[in-house]
Formats: sequence, C-alpha cells, structure tokens
Amino acid sequence: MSTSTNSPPYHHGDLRRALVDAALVMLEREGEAGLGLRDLARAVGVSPAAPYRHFDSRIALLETLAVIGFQKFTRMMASLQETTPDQKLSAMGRAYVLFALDNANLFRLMFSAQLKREGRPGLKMAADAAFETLQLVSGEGSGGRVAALAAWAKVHGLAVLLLDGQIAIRAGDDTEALIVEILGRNP
Amino acid sequence: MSTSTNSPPYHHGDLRRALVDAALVMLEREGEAGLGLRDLARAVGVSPAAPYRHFDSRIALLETLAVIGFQKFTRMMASLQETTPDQKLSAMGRAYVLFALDNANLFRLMFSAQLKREGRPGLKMAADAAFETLQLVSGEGSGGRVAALAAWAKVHGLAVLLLDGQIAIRAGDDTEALIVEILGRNP
DNA sequence: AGGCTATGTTAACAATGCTCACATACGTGC
DNA sequence: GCACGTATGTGAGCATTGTTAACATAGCCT
Repeated sequence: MSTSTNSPPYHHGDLRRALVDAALVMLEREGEAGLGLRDLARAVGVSPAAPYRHFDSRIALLETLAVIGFQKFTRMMASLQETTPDQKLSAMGRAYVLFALDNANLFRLMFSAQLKREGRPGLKMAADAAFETLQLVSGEGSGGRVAALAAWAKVHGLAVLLLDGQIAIRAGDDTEALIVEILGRNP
Repeated sequence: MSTSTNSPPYHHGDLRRALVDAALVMLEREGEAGLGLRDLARAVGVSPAAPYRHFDSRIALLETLAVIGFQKFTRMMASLQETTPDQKLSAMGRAYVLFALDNANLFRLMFSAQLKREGRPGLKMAADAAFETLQLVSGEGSGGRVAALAAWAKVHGLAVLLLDGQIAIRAGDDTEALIVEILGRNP
C-alpha cells in the first residue's frame, strides 16, 4: 500500500493493459499517425520511457493493437447466429463492413502496409485465423477458392471505399441498407 | 550562365520537377513512411530547406504525388481500346488491379487516410475525375448506381488484398489469370 | 531481513519537420 | 545596360519524436 498521502504509486499496477486501452482509444480518435508514445505515456500518467518496459518499439505496440483488432473481428464473426450457408455468408459480409465502419482506424491498422513490412509473424497468424472461417463458409457454397476470393474482395473493397469516404453517401441513404443492397448485387 | 568552372549552380533550374520525380522513385522504393524531406533534398542535391520553396509541407508534397497518381490512373483507363460495355468494363477492372500492383505505394498513397483528413480539395477532385468514367461504364450496363458500386468494390477490394499480400499467391498461380478469373466470377 | 528482478524515472541522443534570417540568381521597367 | 524587386536556395536553429542508458524504487522469494 502507498503512504496515506495520495502520492502516485511508483509502480503503476498494470501498465501494459492501461497502455493498450489508452492506445485503442487514442487510435480511434486521432488515427495511427496521431498515436505518439509520449502522448500515450502522458495520458496514462507515466514517464515517456515507461512504455518501453512493455513494448520493444512503437511498431511493436501497433502490432499488438492490430492483433487485438483481429481477435475482436474474429469474435464478432464467430458470434453470428445464421445457419444456412447463404444466410451465414451474407451476414458475415454485412458484419465485416460494419466492423470496419465502427472501428475505422483499428481496421486500417489491421491492414496497414507498414506492419507487414517487418517480420511480425504474430500479425499474419492473427489475420489468417480471422479469415479462415470466412474462406471456409464462402468457399463451400458454390465454387471453391475463386468464388471465395471474389466474395472476400467485394466485401473488403466495400469496407475500404466506405471508410475512405470514396463512396458518397447521399442525403436519403440508409448506409446499412445500402451495404446489404450492394453486397447482394451480382453485377 | 555559371562560371567556366563546374561550380554547382545556386539555382537548380527546375527543382520542383526534380523533387517530384525523385519523390516518386523514393516512394515506390521505400513507402510513404520512408519518404523524408531531408533524404529527398539530399537525393536531389539541395539543402534541407529548399523543398519548402515549392511545397508548403510534407503533406502537401504527398498530396501532389497522389494527384499525379490519379492522373496517371485516369490516362491508363482512358487508353483502353475495348468497345462494347461488357468488354470495356472487364478490361477496366483488370487494368485497375494491375495498376495497383505496378504502383503499389503510389496506389496506397492515393487512398491514404491521412491526406483526406486535411482539407485538400485538389485530391478529391482528381479522385472524382478518375472514377467518373469507371462509374459511367459500369452503371450503364445493367443496374444503375448499386451495380456500379458493387463492381467497383470488388475490383478495389481485389487490388487492396493483393497489394497487402493478404491473398496468398500459390506456386502454380498465374497472377494475371487469377485476377481475370476472380473478377469474372459472380458468386 | 536481504537480495533479485521487474518496473518506473531522468537525462540525453539522433533524426525529423519546419521556420527565420540571409545569400544569390533572375527578370523586368526605366 | 542597369538597378531593383522577386523568386529561389542556404545555414543555423527550434520543437518534437522514437529510442537508449544509467539510476531508483517497488515487489517477491527464500
């Protein structure tokens, strides 16, 4: 226990968790570029060098966040209740896009090129795990790998285009309905 | 004219162009994060502050590069020879993806979130111009806006997934053939 | 209690984007 | 042809950032 005065405890308790939590919030608010180690340390009330006891580098922290993102993504995918392959596939597509919109900067980080450039095998594993079920469900329906990749591409592309504001949302649009409509379309 | 000795001329001649050219090369080699103003200045043989006579900031330089990317993209799209809407549409899809693979980091920059965050109306204009014909061609075929967006999403998603190495290219794969196959598939 | 290790702090380094005061070339009006 | 204003490049320096090294403190184990 610390002294009876409210002196801040020298040891934080669970700094790693606190850093990750604060980083996730800060990431979503300011984007990856705005997530500085010093700001992060200050937000948690700790010295600028403290995070290095828990993360080798800023990149390593970002990788951790991305892995967490993939886990969250995987959990959401696994929680879908639909039964028939067709229903399941379309529910997954819809959930995929909504996840991207709800966690814009986290989603961007998950697919960030910078992280892939380094070794980082943990990230690739988390990503592969996340897409395994997706490929499984979409492949078994009709036509194997090509069909699965085509479906994946459409869903991912829609997510990215919406995220970047590239697809203009018009005044009367219900975004969620538009997503379902686009994904249901076979041009 | 400078003196007869080979003293480097104080004024570069066309520094802006030289900076842009060097930046494009450096961008493709090292990625956006690796494109530093000082490195760039050194590569062109000029002082670290010189680029600021031609670009307000690093972001402004990146925006210029992205706009150039969209122009290049638009030219490539316009140069396609196909005639019937169906042929034209599929040729555009193929060209879209190949452009992304050939200009990986430039393509990423064109869709970079960081640039959109700032005002930067020039970038949005260049992007809209680039996609105008795409939307036109794909919309007139069958079903209006939704069909156009669905086609766009699939093409863009395939480009991004390939770019990020997310779609595993297997040993026997011919990448270009795989692209055509995926884009031709209506799941 | 004593010591080992984990965890945090302070001070500093190198690199980066950016700015300011100054130097030099260019071009335009007389 | 020449002075002068403007555009363009230089050099030094500032604030910030990621990162490291030396030191301090807390918690744990015997």
